[in-house]
Amino acid sequence: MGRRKSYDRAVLLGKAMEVFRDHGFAGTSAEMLVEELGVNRFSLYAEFGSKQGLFDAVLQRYDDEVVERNFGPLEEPGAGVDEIRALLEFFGSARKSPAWGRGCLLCNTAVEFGPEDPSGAGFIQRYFDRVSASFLSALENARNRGELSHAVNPEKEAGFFTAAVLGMFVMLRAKAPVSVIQGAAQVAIEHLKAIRA
Amino acid sequence: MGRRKSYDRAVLLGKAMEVFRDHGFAGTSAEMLVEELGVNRFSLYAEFGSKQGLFDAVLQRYDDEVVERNFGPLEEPGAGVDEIRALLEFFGSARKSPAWGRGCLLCNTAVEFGPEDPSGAGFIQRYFDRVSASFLSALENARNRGELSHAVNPEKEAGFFTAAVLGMFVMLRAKAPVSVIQGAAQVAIEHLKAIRA
DNA sequence: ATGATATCTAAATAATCGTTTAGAAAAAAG
DNA sequence: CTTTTTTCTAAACGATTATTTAGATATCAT
Repeated sequence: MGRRKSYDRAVLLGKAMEVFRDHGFAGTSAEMLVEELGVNRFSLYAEFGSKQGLFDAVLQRYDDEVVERNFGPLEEPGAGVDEIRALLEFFGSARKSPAWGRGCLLCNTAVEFGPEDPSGAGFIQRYFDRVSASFLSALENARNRGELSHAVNPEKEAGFFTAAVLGMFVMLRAKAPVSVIQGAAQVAIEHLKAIRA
Repeated sequence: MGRRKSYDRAVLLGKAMEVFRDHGFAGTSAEMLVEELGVNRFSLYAEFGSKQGLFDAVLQRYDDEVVERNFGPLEEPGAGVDEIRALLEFFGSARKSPAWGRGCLLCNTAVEFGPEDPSGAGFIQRYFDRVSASFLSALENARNRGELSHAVNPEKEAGFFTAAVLGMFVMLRAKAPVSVIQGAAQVAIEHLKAIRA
């Protein structure tokens, strides 16, 4: 069987997630990864193939873990207005949010690479699709339960909440004034009340 | 007096603005700048001192030119709801927007560097301040003219529109589905109608 | 035309980039 | 224990990074 690994893949991915989230893909060097993950270069490349390979694995894990935790509740069959409000309150907590100074890894990556998709895995497109679809799902549930005004268009509202959350990610990332972030969240929640039946 | 410069500083800044906007600071190399600006390394460093110096000059120009063009109208004494709607419609045009595939340089930079301010010039903080303040100015004008419902809080609304616009910048940058971008803009405009007196 | 001054070209700088290689160390299988 | 397999350490790889230097070239003032 040979020598045992002195590292745990899952632990490595977790640490790499933090580093990439803080410094971006281009801003993270192999040197930094070796330092922060506490693993040798050889093992890093044996395990993930390349910096890009590690990054792809990190994006996948971020989607499975963080995006799932944040937007998964909206995708539940029973989700509705309450779940959307909880999400907005969560990110609206500004300094108390885990995204304070970090933002969202997938949002950051979308901005860093723009229209180019370096990995070809389509993480970014799926990210926008998932976020807007999760809002749409919760809104359509609410509408079917008669909780939403007939005048509202769920598709457009989903796009709207997607933009609101992405904008909050940007402000959280750069530590914009807390009052601005909180104002954004509060008005978005008020809008949520305003479209009720 | 010596030999004349074969380049125009303003032209160089304009081209550098495009390159940095497309590829970010870390993603732009001196090689790319020499290539795209059509100027030699020596002159580039003689004129701007360093890559960071050029970037700072570019950010300043972007603020003076692009941010001024987009948000300047909101800062006018006569500005109000109409100017906000025009701005939202402009960025909501998605594929037809000049930000399609590019986003906003200052928004991109805010995400790339996060809470760190490499230049120390505070461009990012001033950016958030200016954008939210421009919305606030237009909203307060409208309120003073009695165009806004008494229930609305201009400060919070300003934070909200700031987030909405930043979110649209992110989606424009990464070429998110057009329907999502347009939905965001349309609902934001509907919200604008909803808070009228 | 001459001398001074400034910008040009083009090569080279040291440092860092992502990645690989050679050999030592460790642990399983026989 | 010996062999085999795997990971480890540590050095090195070529390429690219941002920046600088030396010398040729051009334009001014005289």
